[in-house]
Amino acid sequence: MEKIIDSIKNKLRENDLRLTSQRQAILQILLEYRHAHLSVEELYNIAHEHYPELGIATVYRTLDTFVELGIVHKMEFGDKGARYELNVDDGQHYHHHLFCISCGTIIEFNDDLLEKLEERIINESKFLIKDHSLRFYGLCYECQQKGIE
Amino acid sequence: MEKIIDSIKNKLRENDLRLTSQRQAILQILLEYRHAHLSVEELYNIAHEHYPELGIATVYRTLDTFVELGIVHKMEFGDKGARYELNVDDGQHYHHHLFCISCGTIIEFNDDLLEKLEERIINESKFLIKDHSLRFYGLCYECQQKGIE
DNA sequence: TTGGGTGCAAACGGTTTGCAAGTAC
DNA sequence: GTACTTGCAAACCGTTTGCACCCAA
Repeated sequence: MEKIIDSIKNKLRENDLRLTSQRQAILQILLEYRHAHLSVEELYNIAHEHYPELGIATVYRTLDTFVELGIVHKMEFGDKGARYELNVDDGQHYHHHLFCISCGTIIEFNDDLLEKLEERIINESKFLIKDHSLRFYGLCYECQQKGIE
Repeated sequence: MEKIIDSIKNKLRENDLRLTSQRQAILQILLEYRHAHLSVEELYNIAHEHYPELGIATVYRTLDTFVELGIVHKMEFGDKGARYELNVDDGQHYHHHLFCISCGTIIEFNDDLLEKLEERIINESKFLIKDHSLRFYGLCYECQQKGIE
């Protein structure tokens, strides 16, 4: 745990960025809600309880900074707000997501299958892959039980 | 070709929707630019040349309607506008996309690998999959040649 | 001390909506 | 004629930005 915070402090220092109380607070929340895939507004509301002066612009700017540093992963949604999560495992074997279209639950799952596919793409299209995103949309078990279709 | 238009007319009729000149014009453009992955604004600008009175709200509403009918596929982007394309093959073997992060080119590729993965997800998580989205982000061959990293 | 960081409020840009007028059926 | 559609402009909402003040190093 302490390792994560230290490594982040180092990354900030290396980039001439300052460890402000706002950045610490946001980091704290990202650690605490590690599997919650927080939206900006959710994070802002949580932070607000202990840090009422914090502005939402700062949340946006801080998250952008963290994404740039590779500390945080941003998940884009169509027009609805983006969601963020800590980038725990150094970019290796990044997990993917199942999005429940009824209740909004996000379930994580791991997969190695994509590597074969990446090789094929590189060979067939000469496309240089830097990142990928795989999502499945559907209904989580709970919503199915409720009879939602 | 005519088949597509007829099947769409039928779908409209079945749903008590009217075949207005605006819907026809938009359909025409979607057919003509079938592999262009048009944004709303691009489509609106093209339509405007021959149909200056057309409002952008109508473009949005028409595309929504077409998506609902399964005629059109919507690709969401983070905050940047969505893109649309005709849903030619009846939902079978839908192709995926390579997004060039430098020039914005979108390259299509087909894949069947995902079916195995879907099976695994259904077994392991009881999640009912309705749709999926697989994207690779990187550099197309032309941008690599320009020395962009 | 000083340049990066913050809070505020206004601006932005894609998308949606209310409403009166238009038109396919 | 009736209900679905449309055009317009205003509203929306997540996000960004300009600017004066603040504070970490």
